[in-house]
Amino acid sequence: MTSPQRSSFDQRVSAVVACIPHGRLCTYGQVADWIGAYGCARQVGWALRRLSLPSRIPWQRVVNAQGRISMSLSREGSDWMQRELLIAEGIPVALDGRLPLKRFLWVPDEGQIARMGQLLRAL
DNA sequence: TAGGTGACGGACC
DNA sequence: CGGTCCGCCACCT
Repeated sequence: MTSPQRSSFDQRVSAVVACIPHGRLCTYGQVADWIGAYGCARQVGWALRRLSLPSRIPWQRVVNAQGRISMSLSREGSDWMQRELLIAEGIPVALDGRLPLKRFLWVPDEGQIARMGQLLRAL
């Protein structure tokens, strides 16, 4: 069953991920920080895993801090789907999932951080 | 209940 | 670079 706690966490993740600009990337760790869950990058991955695809949430813009799409058989193809979506946004992704994270990493300025804060408080 | 597994990340070698 | 270890914590046997 879905606990209210998990549901809230998922909503927070979706709210901030929705703020990532087209053609930009961020990491699971960044998302965790933004929702006030420092160190909980792993749970962010679980939250995105729960999204029903296709989704209006730009989940494909979240990659790991090593600069690669997390490839895993358990994702049943969503990893390859992520690769296609990112390529469609102009981000080159190698077959093994490697991508130029440095060049496309989104580092929100204070205004954008504040904006995300507002969205979170509105939940 | 206990133990194994991950869409993680950082430290180390 | 790559590989290993460990802390983390929700999930799933």
